[in-house]
Amino acid sequence: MTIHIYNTLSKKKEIFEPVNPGKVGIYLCGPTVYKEAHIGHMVGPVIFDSICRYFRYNGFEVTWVVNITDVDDKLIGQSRERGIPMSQVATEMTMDYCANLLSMGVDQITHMPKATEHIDEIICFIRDLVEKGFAYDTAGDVFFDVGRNTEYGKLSNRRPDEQQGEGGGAASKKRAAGDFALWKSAKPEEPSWQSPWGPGRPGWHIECSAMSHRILGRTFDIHGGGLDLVFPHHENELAQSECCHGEAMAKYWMHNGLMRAAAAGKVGGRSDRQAPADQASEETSGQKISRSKGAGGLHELIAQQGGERIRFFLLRTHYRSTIVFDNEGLEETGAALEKFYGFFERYERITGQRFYLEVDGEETRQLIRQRQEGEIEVSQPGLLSEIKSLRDSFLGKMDDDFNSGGAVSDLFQMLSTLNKFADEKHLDISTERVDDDLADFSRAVETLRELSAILGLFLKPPAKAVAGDNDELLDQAMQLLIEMRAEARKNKDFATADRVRDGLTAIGVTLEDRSEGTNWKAD
RNA sequence: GGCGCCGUGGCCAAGUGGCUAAGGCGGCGGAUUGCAAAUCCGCUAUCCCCGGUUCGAAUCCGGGCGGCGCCUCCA
Repeated sequence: MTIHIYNTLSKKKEIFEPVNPGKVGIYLCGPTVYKEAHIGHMVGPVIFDSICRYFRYNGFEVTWVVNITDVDDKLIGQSRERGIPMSQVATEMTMDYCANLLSMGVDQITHMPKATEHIDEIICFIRDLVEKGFAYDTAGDVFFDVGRNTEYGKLSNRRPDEQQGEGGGAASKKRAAGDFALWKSAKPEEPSWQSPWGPGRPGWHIECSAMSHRILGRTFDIHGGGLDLVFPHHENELAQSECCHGEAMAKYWMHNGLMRAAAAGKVGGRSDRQAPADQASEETSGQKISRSKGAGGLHELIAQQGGERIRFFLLRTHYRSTIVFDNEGLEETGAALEKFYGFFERYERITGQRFYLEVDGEETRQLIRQRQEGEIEVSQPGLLSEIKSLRDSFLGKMDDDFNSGGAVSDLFQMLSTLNKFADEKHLDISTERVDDDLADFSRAVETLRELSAILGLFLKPPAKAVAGDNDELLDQAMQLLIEMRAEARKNKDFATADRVRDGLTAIGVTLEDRSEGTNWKAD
């Protein structure tokens, strides 16, 4: 059981060896909280949430940091536009972001530091860099001197002198076009903090260097983020931290693929300012999703589709590849998920046990079982040996750079195996089933639960779209209908029986006649 | 222009040197059912093209075609 990780720095898969035995420190670049999040912002958190669960499952003590950038130009812009303080914009959007994370089942994060709460550390960090000669100040602005860093460009594989110039006003103060701001002097009426270089605010990259250092130390295990952050953000962080400390910032750099929209408008808002609808959809099809292009509506999307569906959708593709987002794909995922939900209901009917653990947050963390505890002892071929080999396959795929997409297929195979077993052994019929089979079945389901929990799936019952799941009155009415229909069927009055069922189908209620009675569900 | 990624069945998607190329969605056929639903079984792939390396390539190398990302804010 060795975990391999694809490292952007070396461009290879490497064997994971923690900096400190038994511990893992992860820093994931979080959002700039100036606007509501869009679906693309969820890719990293969801995959890292599963990675985090997987490390914990393997016995590691994990510290997972996701930072909140709550000061920058865009926040200042929003604050002006809306006529409220920047801190209020940040607070609102941070709460929004966290709510989205929770509804996607992302609850493994241990720290969410804010840039504005670490100004002192940031200033110290910059002062250090200036003293060591890696940074210079020009009338209130402090820049990192890329030319002094011989290794600059090693993460994104580019040389500073080959870059196209940045241009722009601030560039004139820089010694070289590739130099970037560590500290920006305050313009009138901008939020600012006192510093040795005068009032101002931190540049974009420095907060991550300062906060990761503060929480995770000089060299930590994994630094993650979207592929679009490799340059300049991570390259600059790396340069700052390694120049300041003289040692590696992170051992493994992981970058998730970006999400693209299948067509204009579908993601929620790529507005039709591009004129003819057909044209626009042709032209923007396959474009990267981003807030500057108007993507949004994550709340609506989650409300509509359910967080688990979106999470599952994201995990079915390898984290490093591009995911094309469209509603059809999501609907398909929904159909696939239904197979699981249907089986869990079957499990509950058969065993009388609740499938869902119904816990979240801290409790989930306590509940993550250890890899060794889940080992299955088998002496002969049969259900458990099949489940065991599927489990081995699942874990093998997760060990190989967190191949959740491949791992999910083992979950599906496990599902088929279990359904087949229940069919063959007549587990649905209480008078025909055998205790030994039931015991094996339960043991096997336990494994399915163990593995799906690694992916953060099936911890809670799916949210029903139709209110009334808990509506006693509705349930009683349904029972009455079902009883009357049962009587009709008994009397071979199928016309009446079908009238009831078809009528219910028409209003979105499905009846399922089973060996031990009929049950219903609303879609 | 510089750096990089991708192209697997109708659609989505694992696999990156060697058993009959996972899995999902959809479709078709069958078992089951009074008929359905659910479930199970079966069927549905010249792995973009050309050339090379190799006993053997979807997988490695070269060339082409097509799609995309970064180089400016971006998860």
